Amino acid sequence: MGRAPCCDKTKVKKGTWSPEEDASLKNYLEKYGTGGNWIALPHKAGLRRCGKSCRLRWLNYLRPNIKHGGFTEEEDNIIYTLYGKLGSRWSVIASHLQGRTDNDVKNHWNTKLKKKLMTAQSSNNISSPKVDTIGSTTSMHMVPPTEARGTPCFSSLPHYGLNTNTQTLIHDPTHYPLPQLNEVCEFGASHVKKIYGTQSSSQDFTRVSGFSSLATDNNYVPWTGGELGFSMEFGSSSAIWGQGTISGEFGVSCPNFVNSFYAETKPLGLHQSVSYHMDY
DNA sequence: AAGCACTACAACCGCAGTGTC
DNA sequence: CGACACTGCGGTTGTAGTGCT
Repeated sequence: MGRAPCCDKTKVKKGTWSPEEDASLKNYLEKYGTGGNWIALPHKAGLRRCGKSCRLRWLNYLRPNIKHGGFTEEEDNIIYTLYGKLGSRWSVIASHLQGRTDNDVKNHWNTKLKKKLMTAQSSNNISSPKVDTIGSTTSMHMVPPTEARGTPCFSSLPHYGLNTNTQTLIHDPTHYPLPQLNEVCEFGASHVKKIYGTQSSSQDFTRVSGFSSLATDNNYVPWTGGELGFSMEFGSSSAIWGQGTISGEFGVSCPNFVNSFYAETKPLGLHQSVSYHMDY
């Protein structure tokens, strides 16, 4: 048995809200609040709308102190930074911006910031492979830092293959094994260390050997598996390369999204093999 | 002036998490 | 403890507005 629909779709109005509907909803909520039940609210407020629709309209538009459009450069920077750290957790990102909603931030990212970022990256004279996946439900994006782009290591990386169908650069752990540590050092990374074994929490990022130290604040690395690869620092940025099996997710802190690697996998299944995507 | 393309934003949909019975 | 109801979230789609030809 499937889930019962939240409302009768044939009886509710859809589409753009009229000023009258806005006024009805606003008046009702200012008088009575939600009553802890959005589903029953439209009927009480005399609206032919789905409760979810009412909730969205209130939260994204009618609620007091909501700002629309006109994102400042400072807000853009906060979004870049938090997106680098958190990914598309729009509600969390929005909570750092006064008067902004998750929908607003999401739209702003999709319509402006993402394009701005891509323009900035393409102006660094780099070809534009797209994200791809090789027999895996895991995805990983890597955005190389400015200081590493265009260096010989990226232009002649032997461990990557080009998918001629999709024109995407791919990393196949079987046919193109991870580079050796000394090769990775040639990537322009200031600090490189090899990571082994099982990572279980953000605090447990210590089973490593290699060079120097890498700040792991804000990194969350719950995974299991064998030898994983390397973590690297590029100036103020950091990156992780991995190989093996992963369950859970891992992300990389990006102090400055534009100038950093970004790596992420999503928890879509257990013991996924990892594929690598150069996304720049 | 009409038609088309593009952009920005609003709104919807489906799913996951959580609470309640 | 399972079923259901409700909320919140992120991805996607729809639509109005604007600019260009």
